[in-house]
Amino acid sequence: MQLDEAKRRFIEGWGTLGSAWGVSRTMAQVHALLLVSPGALSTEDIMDQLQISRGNVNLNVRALMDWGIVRKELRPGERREFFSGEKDIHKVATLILQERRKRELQPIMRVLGEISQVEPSATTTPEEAAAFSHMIGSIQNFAGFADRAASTLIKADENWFLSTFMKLMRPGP
Amino acid sequence: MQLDEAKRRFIEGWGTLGSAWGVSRTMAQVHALLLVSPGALSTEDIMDQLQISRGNVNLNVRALMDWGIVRKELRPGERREFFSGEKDIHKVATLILQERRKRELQPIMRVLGEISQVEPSATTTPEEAAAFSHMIGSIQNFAGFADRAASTLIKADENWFLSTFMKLMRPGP
DNA sequence: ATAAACTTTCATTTTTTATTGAAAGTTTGA
DNA sequence: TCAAACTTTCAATAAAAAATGAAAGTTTAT
Repeated sequence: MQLDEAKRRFIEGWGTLGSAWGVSRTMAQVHALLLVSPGALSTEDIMDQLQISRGNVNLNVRALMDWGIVRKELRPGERREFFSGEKDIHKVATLILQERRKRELQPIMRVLGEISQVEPSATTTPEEAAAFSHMIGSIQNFAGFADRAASTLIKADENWFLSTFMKLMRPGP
Repeated sequence: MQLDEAKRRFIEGWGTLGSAWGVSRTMAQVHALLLVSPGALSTEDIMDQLQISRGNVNLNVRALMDWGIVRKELRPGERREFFSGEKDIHKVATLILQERRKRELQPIMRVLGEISQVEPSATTTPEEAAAFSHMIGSIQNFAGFADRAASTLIKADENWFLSTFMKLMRPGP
């Protein structure tokens, strides 16, 4: 397969994966394009390559910068801005994990905390209330586990991540 | 807070979380409703409680059964079907992990495998090809790690999961 | 201060995804 | 076999999300 064809397929596949994870297809495609482009790209480069409008590029590039996985690059003597993707996949994964933890795990944990204390009432048997509290409690436990796991991964450096963790994970003899 | 209000808030929160993870809001809400309902519910029960149509309930309940986190229950002497949610959160997490691994991780790994061999060509420098291959290779490594981690979690029993893994994950002194 | 070269915003349009509801299909009991 | 009681399907509709593009806003060089 030729390089251009391979890049095209990667961008398409990454876009599809993104939609399954609650990221817009275009945002994932812009990210993929920046991942496989050795240098930084201008807004126009991205418009041309993905065939999307200027506003759309601007929106998605800024979202990617919010996530911390794309950086703005300024070149001396050039007025326009260039964008480059973080190429270290471990960093990319870490930054995405961090962002999702903040945006999704924390809000649901807040809700769980708020609803975990149910008052007795005339229309509710103690058994119903207990079953509910038990369910919420086990979701909180699980979410707490996921949160600790995520924090640890975020803090872990790459060597620990690759050596210790992968050995642990590989099914033993 | 009273039980009904707490359930309502849980269903709403779970629905919001679902949309961030590529699951439709309604599917997540049906799941949440079944999680916090002690007994099994009929199609009509779900229609009433979530104010959605019969076809919509049918569609989402069948999707949840595909994921393995909702079961059909038949009662002797009753013609209609009842549905109940898997209450063990560890099992729910495991089943979801398994399903997403199958639906999302495996397709992208297939694409990565297909594009990892780029041919030399007139319009491509060896450096460009090498940079691309390196990027794809590190994504493959990472995806392989994620896949092994997911398989291990899926196979692990709850005790291992809770004791060994949580100890490992808790930030040490 | 001005104009050129860009970036950003946002009301509108397009596309995609989810929902409805009525009709068709299925199962069960008499 | 019929009809009642359900479930499933699917074409039409509605709702939500994403994309456009033109106008407004910035920055920089002269």
